[in-house]
Amino acid sequence: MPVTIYDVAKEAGVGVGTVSRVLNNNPRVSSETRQRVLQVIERLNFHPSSIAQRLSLRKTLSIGVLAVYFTRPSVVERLRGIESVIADSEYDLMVYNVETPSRRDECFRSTASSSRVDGLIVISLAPADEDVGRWASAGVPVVLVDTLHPTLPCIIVDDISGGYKATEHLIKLGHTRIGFIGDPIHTAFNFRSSRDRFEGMCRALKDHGLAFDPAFHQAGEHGRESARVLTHRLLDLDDSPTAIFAASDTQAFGVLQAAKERGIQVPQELSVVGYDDVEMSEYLNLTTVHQPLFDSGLRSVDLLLHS
Amino acid sequence: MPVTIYDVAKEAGVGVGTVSRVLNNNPRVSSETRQRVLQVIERLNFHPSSIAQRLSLRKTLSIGVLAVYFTRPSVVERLRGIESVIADSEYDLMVYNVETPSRRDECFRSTASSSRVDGLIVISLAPADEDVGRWASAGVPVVLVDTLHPTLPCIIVDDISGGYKATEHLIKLGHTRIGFIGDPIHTAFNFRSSRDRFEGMCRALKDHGLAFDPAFHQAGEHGRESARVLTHRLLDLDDSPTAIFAASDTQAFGVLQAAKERGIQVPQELSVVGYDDVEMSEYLNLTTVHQPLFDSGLRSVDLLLHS
DNA sequence: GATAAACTTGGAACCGGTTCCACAGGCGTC
DNA sequence: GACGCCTGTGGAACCGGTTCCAAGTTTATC
Repeated sequence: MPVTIYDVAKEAGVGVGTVSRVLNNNPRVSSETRQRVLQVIERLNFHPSSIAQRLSLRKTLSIGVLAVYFTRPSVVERLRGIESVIADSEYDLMVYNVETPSRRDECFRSTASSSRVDGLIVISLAPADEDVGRWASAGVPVVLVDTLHPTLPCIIVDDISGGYKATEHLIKLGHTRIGFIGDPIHTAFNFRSSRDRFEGMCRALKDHGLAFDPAFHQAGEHGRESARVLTHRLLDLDDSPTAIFAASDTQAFGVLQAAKERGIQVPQELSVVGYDDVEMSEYLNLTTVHQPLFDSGLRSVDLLLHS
Repeated sequence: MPVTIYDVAKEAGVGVGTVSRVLNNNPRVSSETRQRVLQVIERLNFHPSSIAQRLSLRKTLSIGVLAVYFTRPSVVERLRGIESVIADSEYDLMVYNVETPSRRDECFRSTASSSRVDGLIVISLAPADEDVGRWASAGVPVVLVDTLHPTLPCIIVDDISGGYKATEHLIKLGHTRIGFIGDPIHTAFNFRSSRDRFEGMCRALKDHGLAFDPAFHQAGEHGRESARVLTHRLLDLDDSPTAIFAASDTQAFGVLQAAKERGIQVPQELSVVGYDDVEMSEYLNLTTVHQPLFDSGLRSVDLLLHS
């Protein structure tokens, strides 16, 4: 049986209100009484029940993070940014990992029931209007990271412009036949980053008067192995590309692997550009588009807490 | 003002006890009453306050995970194992990331205050007897992963035997001059894995009648860059090693990088063995010691919940 | 038809905090 | 000495569930 505030009050010969005031540094307690209460707290090794506080304050004192595939390097880095802010706050961090649409829906729903989280950060998952409505009526503030919704605060980086820059880089190197490796157009989670990066690529090509061969667009399940296979498909083409833009570093690694398997020198015979700037890219001398991942995590919490 | 169980009771013309019984699928409710209550719940869009439940049940319904450097690939993989079990349970997952000793102590302390978590998984951090005592007196069950304590359930893989096997592999390839790259002997968190792997290496050498040159032991801050520098130091030696065992894959990548910088072919001129079998190892053709990381996460939750 | 047993149900007490209200006592003012 | 103000304090009410006990109703048993 744990020590409660009533035990402390009785032992110190004061009322529970006074003990509560001492706990919360309320100045309306004489320093003499405060000392006595503090001594009893110390002696009984009293710790206030955080659950009881939450009920009484009507706050859960926790922030939820809903992430897809939270083991992906880019997500991990965002999580780290989020955690670093929450660690310094009074909040706890609850993590929900999503790998299937049904799990996503379950998480969307459960975080909207009252008193689960005081705020929610959703990474890379696009909520439906219905979900947004539920959060709104439950009074749960939500911040989106790497997704958009017209009525919610969002933190995104401009993937179109990122794709544009990556492509422009390749064009300036003299390439005219540039391949693309990305996620499927329609994924279970309707990810937009790969699509937008491709969109940026198309705009860059157009702006530089280059045509895009549809056969140069290869999409498949996100991952290194899939990208490796797709790269072979690209390189098997008659007029195969001399440069490849991959929608993520992970996929770019697959491109590098395929090139190695064919004995193709990178970058002498094939230029490769990735996206995300994950830690391993530098190691592999991969040209890549940097994203402020850690920072996006930081800012999402700021947005949630100070608005 | 959210809908409470009292609102539902009044609206359905029953007592709160009955509503509670309906919510908890207690069979002692007539199916007629149950129907009526369920309809009201639906109509009012009632969701029971999870905080109030927790207070009443005297359970926090959450499991804490305390991890050092939770962005390291090996830790992420363990986290994924943990999350996969918790997602299917009634519990929430709270993550605490530790990057400094003071943060560690704060986390150790706060998780021991009553009513923060129903159970705790500690990854790679060695708690002091004092911490263990606090958890015990607070009644918080704790499972250790990748650390040891005599009075707590622990999930570890035998790093000594892993180091032994890695070294034996190199010896069988004909190597006699084998270098080691690992973490400092004394780290802020007193990690043992690197030490144990080195210990296994020494035993293997001894068992095969090989001497170990102390200069072949290079230790430095965990990370690729540091390992790269240390490798150059090893290869600068007069009788430099023909094989290197790195205490982690991350460090092995640093070894590979240094070799490349010197134009040394791996594995023709230098054999390298890593540890962890992280995803990138396969890609880089790195020989490595596999650890059941995901599985260790799984099992830690099992141990926590079913014992 | 009386009694026991089984089934439903209402509601008070409880979980352990916070907060508001009432009140006591000390002090200054006229 | 009456009045008002300020400080410090106790304790009831509340947050929103669960659970236990008592009581009412129905069914079974003889």
